Amino acid sequence: MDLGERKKKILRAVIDQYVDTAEPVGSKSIASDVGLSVSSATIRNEMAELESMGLLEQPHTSAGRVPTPLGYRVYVNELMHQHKLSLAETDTINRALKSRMQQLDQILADAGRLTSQLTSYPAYALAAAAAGATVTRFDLILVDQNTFIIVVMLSNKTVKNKLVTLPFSVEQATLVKLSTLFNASFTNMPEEQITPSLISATERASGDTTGIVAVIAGFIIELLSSLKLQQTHLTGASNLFEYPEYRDVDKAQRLLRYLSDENELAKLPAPDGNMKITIGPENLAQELKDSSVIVARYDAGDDLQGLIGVVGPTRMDYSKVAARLSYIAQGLSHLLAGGDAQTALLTENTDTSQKKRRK
Amino acid sequence: MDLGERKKKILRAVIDQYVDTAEPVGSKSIASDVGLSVSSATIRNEMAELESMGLLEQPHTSAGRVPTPLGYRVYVNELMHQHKLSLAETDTINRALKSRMQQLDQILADAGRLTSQLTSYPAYALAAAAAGATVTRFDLILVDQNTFIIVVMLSNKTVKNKLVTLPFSVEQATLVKLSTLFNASFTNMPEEQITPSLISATERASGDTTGIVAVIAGFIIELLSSLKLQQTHLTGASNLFEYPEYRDVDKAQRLLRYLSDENELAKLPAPDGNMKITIGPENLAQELKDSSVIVARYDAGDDLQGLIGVVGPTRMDYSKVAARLSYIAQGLSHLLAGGDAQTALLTENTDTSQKKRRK
DNA sequence: GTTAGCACTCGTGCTTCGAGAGTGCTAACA
DNA sequence: TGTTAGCACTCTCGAAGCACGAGTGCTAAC
Repeated sequence: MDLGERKKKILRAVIDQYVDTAEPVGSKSIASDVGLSVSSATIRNEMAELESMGLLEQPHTSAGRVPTPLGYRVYVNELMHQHKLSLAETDTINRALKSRMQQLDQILADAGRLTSQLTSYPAYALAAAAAGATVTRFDLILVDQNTFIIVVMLSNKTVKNKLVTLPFSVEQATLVKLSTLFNASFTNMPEEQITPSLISATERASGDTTGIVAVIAGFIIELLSSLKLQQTHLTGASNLFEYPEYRDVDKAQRLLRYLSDENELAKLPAPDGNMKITIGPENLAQELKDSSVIVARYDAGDDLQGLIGVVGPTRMDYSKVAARLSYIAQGLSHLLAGGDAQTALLTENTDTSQKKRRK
Repeated sequence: MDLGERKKKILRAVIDQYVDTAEPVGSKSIASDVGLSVSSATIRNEMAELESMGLLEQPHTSAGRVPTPLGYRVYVNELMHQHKLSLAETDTINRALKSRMQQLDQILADAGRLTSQLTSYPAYALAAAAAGATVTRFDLILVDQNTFIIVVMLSNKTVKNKLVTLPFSVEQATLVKLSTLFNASFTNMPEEQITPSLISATERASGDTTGIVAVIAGFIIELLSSLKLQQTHLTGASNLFEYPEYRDVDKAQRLLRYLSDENELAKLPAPDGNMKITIGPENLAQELKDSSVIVARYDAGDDLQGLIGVVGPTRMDYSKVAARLSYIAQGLSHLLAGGDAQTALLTENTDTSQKKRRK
């Protein structure tokens, strides 16, 4: 988009102000903005041109101008200042991320909550395992006469377990035998290769008639298939109502309902690189046609890949949200890679050169 | 509350109709209701009395009547028909509950979703461990030179694990020694007795200078304290907007925000028996003063106790919601006790005598 | 104790109207 | 040629006024 310097300034001013106030912005208030020492009439002329270029529009003949999706797009691609996170902000994020490093789903929920708090938009977090996790190791622990624990280590370095109670008693020796057998036949084996025939072969090899082998194999299958399932978390949905564009209950409800659907969330646009901004009608889903989505990718270790995103009105503070989201995503990646969030992030942050920005 | 038979009929009719339409109900429409062959004027007189008793009220001088919270209370306590679940309904519930029996939090989320779907109100599910869980058994599994798995079994029969990678190598023999030591000193020990001095005593006893003992002990402490944390799930929040009483965005937002706060959810009224209905102003929280909460208890095994609840306007179909909630809670209890949801529930259901109810 | 009739009240939806904000256009100016 | 001041015009928004209808309370008759 080839814009004169003044047009750029005006477009930016319009968007900045509109993001702030949600009111159409008139030529006068732009004219009084420092940095532009021309009269409102001049601004009007420029704005009329910006409108004919499709970057601004008027809600009605005698109102101020409002950015179009295309206007936002130009802003995001060319005009957006790098928003600089304050020390207080990075501090909050670091502390929140550091405070607990627990189960993946817990981390996800926390990250979502954090993002939502920091952006005041609803946030979603999503983790999906790349298919193809396998069992790498296998142990059976005898607890008492008829109880034992299955402990399974997976190729993505997570460990899962299950407590099994049998209606009959087992011997330590049986378990040792079985665990050797399973380590031999079931490790490094993708789910689709664990067939009924493999299971019955194992049953024969072990001489098992009690069904233990089937129980254990069932657990493994369930485990591997549940890993393919993605987990999603939506937080801060009620933030939506902060924004006048969702004061219309029906609209808000439609969007909320859409966002509550895990399957839909999973279909939201994913970034090719680290971050993707999808503005209004660029969204495929009808429910999002006048909302924007900003989503960042984080790396959750070997076979896991995650997205963390924010949904809001097209009138969104793209620069601020993008900055925070990217910072959080980086933090998550480091955290899940087993690093220390705080130090990792502080380093990341300080060596990223960023321009100072007002407000 | 001592009401004449006709007053009861009228109160019930008013509530039933108001629940249906959300419009103040006038004497005329009650009069045309079958079962009462009196004129609207008579109904008016009765309604005036019900109003002076505090069971009904008029939004304004010349509108129909609306039940007061006290009116609902009388209805719930004395007048409510037992709602009979249709076979289709029990079937849906059974299938949904049966379909997957996974992790507790997964079950919770599913149960919440199911409840919300079946009642069309937002639902929450909550599980809290009674304090005082202890470790009952302890194992260490060597994976490779500097990696091992901690497997811990708890007094509530759940098993937890953690993969530990060390910056140095360990011997199988060391692990065996450590696990004996931990089994001796840390089992059956409530969290508050696991003191730094116990840990350092164990460190001395094992001759450990590497810090492994501290790592393991840290895991145990984290585990026990995380168990005390309750888990909550809120689902179907967007259902709220189905109801005209939440068309006011501010009101809806306040309530949604309140419900999204896990800490607040945990503070919601819990039943003494199996179910509790809290109507409008009976709620302590300001945000719930004009909403009602129906909550049922389910039993999640040894040390675990759960609640599943529904939040909606005071104009709520108490009888229907109560019936479904109670059925789901029973199903959950059976499921978590390891039973088969379907058979258990079908039995439960058929031997509960219930009156048939219209609509 | 019940019913019919009637005057009365009050919320709802509609229309009207004026204020205010912001524009486009024209004409003057540098 | 670009900028500015001025002005008529347009459109939204909120307030005020009004008619309608639903539902009541009361009274008098049954």
